[in-house]
Amino acid sequence: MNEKKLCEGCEKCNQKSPLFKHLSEEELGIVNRDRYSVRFHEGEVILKQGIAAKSIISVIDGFARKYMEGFNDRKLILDFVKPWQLVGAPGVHNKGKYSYSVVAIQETLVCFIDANNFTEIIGRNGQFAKEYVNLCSGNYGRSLERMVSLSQKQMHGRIADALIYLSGEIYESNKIGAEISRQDIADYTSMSKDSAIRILKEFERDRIIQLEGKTIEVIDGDRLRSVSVNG
Amino acid sequence: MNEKKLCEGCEKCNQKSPLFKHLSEEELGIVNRDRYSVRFHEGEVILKQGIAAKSIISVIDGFARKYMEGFNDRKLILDFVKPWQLVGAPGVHNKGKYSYSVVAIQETLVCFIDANNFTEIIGRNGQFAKEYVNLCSGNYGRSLERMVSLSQKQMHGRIADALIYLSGEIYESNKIGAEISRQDIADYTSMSKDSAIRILKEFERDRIIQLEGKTIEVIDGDRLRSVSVNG
DNA sequence: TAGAATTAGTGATATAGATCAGTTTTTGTT
DNA sequence: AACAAAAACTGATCTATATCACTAATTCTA
Repeated sequence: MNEKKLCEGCEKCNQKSPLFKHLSEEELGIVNRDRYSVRFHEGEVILKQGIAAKSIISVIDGFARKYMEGFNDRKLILDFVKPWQLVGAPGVHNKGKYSYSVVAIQETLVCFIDANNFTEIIGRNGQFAKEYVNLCSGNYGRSLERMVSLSQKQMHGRIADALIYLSGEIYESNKIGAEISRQDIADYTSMSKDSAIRILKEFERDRIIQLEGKTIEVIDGDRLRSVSVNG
Repeated sequence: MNEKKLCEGCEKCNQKSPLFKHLSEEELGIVNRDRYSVRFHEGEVILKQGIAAKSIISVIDGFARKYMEGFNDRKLILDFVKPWQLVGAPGVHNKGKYSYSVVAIQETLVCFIDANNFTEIIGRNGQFAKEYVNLCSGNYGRSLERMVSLSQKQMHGRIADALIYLSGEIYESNKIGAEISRQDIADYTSMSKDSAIRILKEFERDRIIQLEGKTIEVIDGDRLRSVSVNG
């Protein structure tokens, strides 16, 4: 039995969520209508690629992996997902099916927001619409940059990009946690696990990073940025 | 001297453009304020990656190539651009700089719409906002699919994808025109020109396509789709 | 706490695809 | 029509990266 409270109520969350905090009471009422939260355990599928996209999902607490299921059982990790990130687009506004899967890496609490209620707010609140367009554009822009990285850089550059992303955006620290496996890094950089491990070990020999078990510490960020742009 | 009329006036265009045709008179007035059109010759840069993104550009007539400038002078072609497509996002809503370049393949007439006026409409007309979010989501969704294709498929599959895209979406015909060079196909599929040519010749030997000078005719679409998914 | 099952790590080999060094064909220019 | 310049094409290397076949170290679980 799960004794933990699912969430502290929408009021708390809506204050913290950067996108929702400027909505009126009435508009929040619309967003919160039919809204429900679910706690997922490690390894559980929060959202499955190809399923009808009926909800925008707001991550309240925990950590998850967002990836596309590609060819020959290969995955391409798009993002690691932290609290207050919204997932569900572009499928919700587009094909009607989710474009990717999201799986919990740790115990993760998420909130399901009805897609129709969400788009109603886009139509009602112009400021919200503009901010949401900015958010979607940020996602699109980042995907374009990754497209170039994945298709034009070779392994050293791609691993450098992954480490810069993980330490800069996800952990906001030099230390990348043990939750991130070598396979995750391989799936994020679109290479074999063996190759990913090899490059990481090479970076360690070159004193760019320090490996301690599964954790990775970036000790020379400048070198890493240099490898990212110059191969 | 260019004797051709630049355009037939915004009224005509706004009727034809799928996104603008539902705007009110007043809203069209806002979109059309500060709007101007320019005719570009073959090879001319319509929009340059990295430049401050002050306009959304609507293509009225002609044909262009939209690409990212990557590493070691390599290009990654994102799209070929036909009339009524809007370019400028995500830079306009995001970094404030264009994320890609657009270059005319043929004589191309485009219309520059002020970015502030455009976003004003997003804030004013909820229906327009929703449609624009759908449009942006479509772009994002397609970029995710290309990310998987480019990073997981090998050359045969990627060339098949390019031919399916060109004949299906761009030419809407079995015949792909001579405007598309072998280098374009290489830049779209992220491989060397030599490799692209080799695969095309192989497809010709296998009677999947017919090469006549620079034009490419798809003669076995089923085989092409099969190569796209099964390598 | 022993044994099973993952995950990390490593050298040897295989291969998809790039690069190079041409020839041929097409396109553009005086 | 003749020349120059740019594409298209092709075979022979070369190389980045995958795959394979392991061992070593963790982490699960009974």
